[in-house]
Amino acid sequence: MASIKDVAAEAGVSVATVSRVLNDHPSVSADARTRVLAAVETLGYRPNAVARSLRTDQTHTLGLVISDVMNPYFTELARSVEEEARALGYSVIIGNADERPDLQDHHVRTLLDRRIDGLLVSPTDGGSPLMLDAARAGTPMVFVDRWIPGVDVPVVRADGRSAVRDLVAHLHRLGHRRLAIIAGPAATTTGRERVEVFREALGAYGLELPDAYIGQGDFQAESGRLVTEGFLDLADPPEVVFAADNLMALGALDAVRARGLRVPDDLALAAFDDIRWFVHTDPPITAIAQPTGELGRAAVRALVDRIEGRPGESVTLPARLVVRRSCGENSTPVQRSTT
Amino acid sequence: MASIKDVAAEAGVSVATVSRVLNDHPSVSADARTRVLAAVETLGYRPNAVARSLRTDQTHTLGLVISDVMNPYFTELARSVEEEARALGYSVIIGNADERPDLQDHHVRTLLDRRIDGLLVSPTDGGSPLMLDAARAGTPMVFVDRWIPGVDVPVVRADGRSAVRDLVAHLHRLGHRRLAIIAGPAATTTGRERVEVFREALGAYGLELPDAYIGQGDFQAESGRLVTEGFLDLADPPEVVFAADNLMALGALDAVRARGLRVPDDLALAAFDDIRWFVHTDPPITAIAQPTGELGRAAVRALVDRIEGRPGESVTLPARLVVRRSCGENSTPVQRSTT
DNA sequence: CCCGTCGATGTAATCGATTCCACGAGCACC
DNA sequence: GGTGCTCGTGGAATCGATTACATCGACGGG
Repeated sequence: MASIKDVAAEAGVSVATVSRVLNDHPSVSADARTRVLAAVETLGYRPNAVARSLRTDQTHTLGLVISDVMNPYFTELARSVEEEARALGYSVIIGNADERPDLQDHHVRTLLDRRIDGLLVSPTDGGSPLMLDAARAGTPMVFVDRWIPGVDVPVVRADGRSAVRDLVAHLHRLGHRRLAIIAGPAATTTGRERVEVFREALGAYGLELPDAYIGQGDFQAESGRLVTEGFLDLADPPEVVFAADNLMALGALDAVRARGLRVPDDLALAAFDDIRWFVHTDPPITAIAQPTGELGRAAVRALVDRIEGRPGESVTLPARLVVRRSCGENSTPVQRSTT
Repeated sequence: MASIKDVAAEAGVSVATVSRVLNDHPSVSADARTRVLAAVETLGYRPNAVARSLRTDQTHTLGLVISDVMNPYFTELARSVEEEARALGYSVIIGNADERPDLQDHHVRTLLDRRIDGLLVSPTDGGSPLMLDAARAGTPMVFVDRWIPGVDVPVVRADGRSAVRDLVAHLHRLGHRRLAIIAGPAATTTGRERVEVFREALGAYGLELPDAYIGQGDFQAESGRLVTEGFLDLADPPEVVFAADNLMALGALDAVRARGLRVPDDLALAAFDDIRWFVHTDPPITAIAQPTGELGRAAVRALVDRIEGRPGESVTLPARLVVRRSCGENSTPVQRSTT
């Protein structure tokens, strides 16, 4: 592979001049410039990004450590992150933590070793020393979707409070009174928060959220299945299950189906995170939709702001309720899905 | 960020010795080794992968250029690729081409600029000069899922021939005679091949595949919807639509639903690529399942073989039919889904 | 006792870029 | 005509690692 030296030789100039042409520095003669460009062309030269990064201490690369790529919500997030980053001249390296703190750490470490310019994280846990140290040491960093309290890092996320209130109103209107939730891991903000918001919304209708109706999931489908099995085995099973993410809703669907029961007649179902497939499941699933693409883009903008020395602020965007048929038929739709 | 020099100073040795300890070279005294390791610990030193790559001309990184991350099939592929690569000591940088040749080229270019050790590609088109040149120049490369004919690069893919035969047998047994296909782009091997295989299988039952029953899609949901609309508008519409990938099947579902029709009564549906959601759609969708995880792993192994100087061979694995209810009820299942 | 070998270590070149500094030519101004 | 600028250019240092080569001391064999 041709190097800058080869180009310099071919063009009959020094490497300094070649570098100037490539970085369009003003003081290069028109003659030298054309000769260099010709040499670049004939040699098929492309600058070595590794060498450049070593010298400039910039990689123009962002790291994205995501909880679970197989979760469509995060897939979409990753996609929007890459798009916005590309528009701003950055590449993205994605690390999939698979909801495992050790894998998360592995990815943070290799990304840091590669000297990425900034890190976008959706933390799987409360934060390893590695990550906290990196944040403290000033590595540009932004949390997206989930965050770690007490760490001075901008957070870009959706606020589901009002959408969950709308959901509970919807469920109450349909006559449901025994409402259960499949929660995410307590180590994550979204795992805890969604339970609290749900409990609060229930309170507004004079309803309780008993411990038996709080199932502990891990944001993966299998846990949703198990928790739902547990709910169905209760002496007094819930009428509705609210899954704190889309995969656990899928697991809940599996559990209901395995028993030969029907949604919503035997058990109503709602989920946090809206995804395309929810329109086509049997029945279509009522969900709380996050502005996923907007979150990804805002997170990248905040991170790049930090990297380039600007403030870089937290952003919170509202989620909204999308009513479908999984909680009962006779609803007055709060809002129709347009997808 | 501490460099190897700082460690050397802290430990009271030369940088050479530090480097030897880090790469566990045999001739280092036990004393020096412990002093260096202590220094590494106190400084929190991590070697700079950029500098190391420049010197060794290896990045221990693979590039994966994929047609569309939002397609669950490719998401799963990406995931298995990353897993296997990690097990072999490599990182993966994913580039999402979104079925756009220009984006594909963009990613190939930046990956090459970063001097990745090898490239895994699922080409969106017949191959740009850039990619062909890279292959010819000896960049370790492997095609996965799709490939470019006439290029000397190993191919890792699934063979759907026998599964498609099983599918057609299944459809024929259910009494369907007018079978249509939503094809992928002719610029891709899978786009062309699936049509041919389907036509061949129909031939075995004395059935034809008229041009009117070949819809041109682009592997994205929207095209599946449009093509299906077209089919439904025909004077003599097909009884079955076979979508060449899962997203176009989703689009077909949209089209059927928009007209208030039912699957399979008004139109039967089958798809290439099996995904989790197909179990829960209304109705569950009959599909041809690829051994996706195995493909990803095999592709990585072939690529790493090439990188490390071993042969690196093509692999073809069989796909299999998974019968569900989207083509009709009274089937004798060829194979049950276990998902 | 001397020489060859081996083990531990340091010095310095190297990878491919960027960039500071010096230098010479050309030009304008006084 | 000399002085001082600007402009274009090249030499060389630099980024942080790896590694060939040189060096030096200890040790064993003849």
